[in-house]
Amino acid sequence: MEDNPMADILEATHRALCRHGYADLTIQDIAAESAKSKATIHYHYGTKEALFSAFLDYLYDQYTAQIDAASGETPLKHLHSLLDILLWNPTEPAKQAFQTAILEVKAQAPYDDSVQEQLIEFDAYLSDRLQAIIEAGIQAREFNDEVDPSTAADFLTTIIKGAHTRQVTVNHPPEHLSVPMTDYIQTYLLANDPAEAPPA
Amino acid sequence: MEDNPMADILEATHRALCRHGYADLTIQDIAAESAKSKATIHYHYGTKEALFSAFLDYLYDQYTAQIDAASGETPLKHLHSLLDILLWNPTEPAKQAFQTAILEVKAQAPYDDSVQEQLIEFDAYLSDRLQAIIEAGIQAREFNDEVDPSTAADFLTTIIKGAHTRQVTVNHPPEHLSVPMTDYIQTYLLANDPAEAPPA
DNA sequence: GCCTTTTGACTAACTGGTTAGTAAGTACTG
DNA sequence: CAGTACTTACTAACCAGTTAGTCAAAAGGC
Repeated sequence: MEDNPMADILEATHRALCRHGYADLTIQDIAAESAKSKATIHYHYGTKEALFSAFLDYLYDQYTAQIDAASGETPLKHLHSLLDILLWNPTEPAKQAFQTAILEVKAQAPYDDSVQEQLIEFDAYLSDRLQAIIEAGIQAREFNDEVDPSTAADFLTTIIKGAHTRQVTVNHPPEHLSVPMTDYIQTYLLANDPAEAPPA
Repeated sequence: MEDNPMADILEATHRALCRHGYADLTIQDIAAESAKSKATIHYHYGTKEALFSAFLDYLYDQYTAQIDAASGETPLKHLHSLLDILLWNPTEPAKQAFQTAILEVKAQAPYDDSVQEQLIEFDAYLSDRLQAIIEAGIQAREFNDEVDPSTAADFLTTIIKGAHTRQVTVNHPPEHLSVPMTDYIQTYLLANDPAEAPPA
C-alpha cells in the first residue's frame, strides 16, 4: 500500500492475527491479508519466527506509546487515566480479538525464549510507569509516603493482567474492577487525612 | 494400567499436556503416554475435541477438590489457606508446566464455546468459594461488614488469575503478591478496631 | 462363536519453507 | 544516451513433514 512492503506485512500480520488468532495464524493468512504471495512474506522476513519477533517489536512501540498517552494534572488523575486506557478501553469487540491473540502469545512464552524476553519488556514497561506515577504522587504529598512504590506498582500490574485474562477466558467485564480498584487507590495510595476509609 | 482405559487416557492426557503444551498436543503424544495406539484413543473418545472436553471435566473435579481442601479455624485462616494452595503452592516446576498449558487453554476459550463454558465454571467455583469465606467472616464479625462479599471475591479472583498469568508469561514469582495481598486483607477485609492501617 | 478392544496401515488436508524464474527500476559505463 | 549489470519485489509450483481421523483385520475375554 504505502510503498513499504515490510511495514505493510506487519500491518497485515496484525489484521490476520485478530482474524485467525495466534494458534491458527499461517503465513498464508498474512499473505492473503497483505495481498501478497506467501513466498513474498518469506522473502522479506525469512522465517515465521523472525517475522513474529519483528511484529512484537512493532507492537511494543504501539504499547509504550499508548501508555505514554496517559496523562493528568495530578498523579492520581494520571493513574486513573492510565487505568482507563488499559482496562475500560479494550472493551470494544474490535480490540477484544486482539486481547485474545495476545493472551495466546503470552501462553507461548515459556516455549520460546525470544518471545518471553520481549513480553518481559512489555510487563516491565507498564510496571515501571506505574511505579513512576506512584513515586510522583508521594513526592507531591498526594499519595501516602508509607507505600512502597515498587510493591504497589507490581500489585497494580498483576490486577490489570488478571482483568485482561479473565476478560478473554470467561468474558468477565473489566468494569467489575472499577469499584474495588478505586477503593484500593483511595484507601492505600492516597495520603489519607485519617477521616474515613470506605471499603468495597 | 488400572483396567480402566478411559481413565488411563485422561491421565495420559494430563502427562502429555504438561510435556508438550496444549498447542503442540497431538493424539499421538497422548497415545505414547498411555502405551496405547492412536486408533485406540479415537476408539474410546471419538474426536480430539471430545477427549479434551472430557479431560476438562476431569480437571474440574480435581480443581474443586483442591479448593475444598483449604481449611482454617477462622474465616481469615481459611482464606489464607486457600491463597496458599492457589498462589504459593504452584511454584514447583512440576506444576509450572501445567499452569502454562492451562493458560494456553484459557487463550483458546474465545474460539471454542464448549471450552469457554467449562472454564467459566472453574472461574465461578473459585469466586463463589471466596465469597462464601468472606460472608462467613462477616457473620463471625471477623471481617468488616461494610465489605460487599461479591465485589471483594471478584477482586481477589482477578488478582489470583493475574498472578498465574504473570508467572507463566514473564516468570514473575507469585511471592511478590504476599505483602500487598496481606495488607489488602488486613486493611479492607478485617474488622479493624480502628487502631493502625499499615500500607505496603 | 460373539462382542469388545486394540492395532497397523492408510488418507486427505494443511503447513513452513525452497526454488527457479519474471518484471521493473536503478546505477554504471563507454 | 544506449546498453549492461545489478537489485528489489514478487510469484507459481513444489517439497517434506505433520496431523486428525478412518478402516479392515487381528486379539482377547466370556
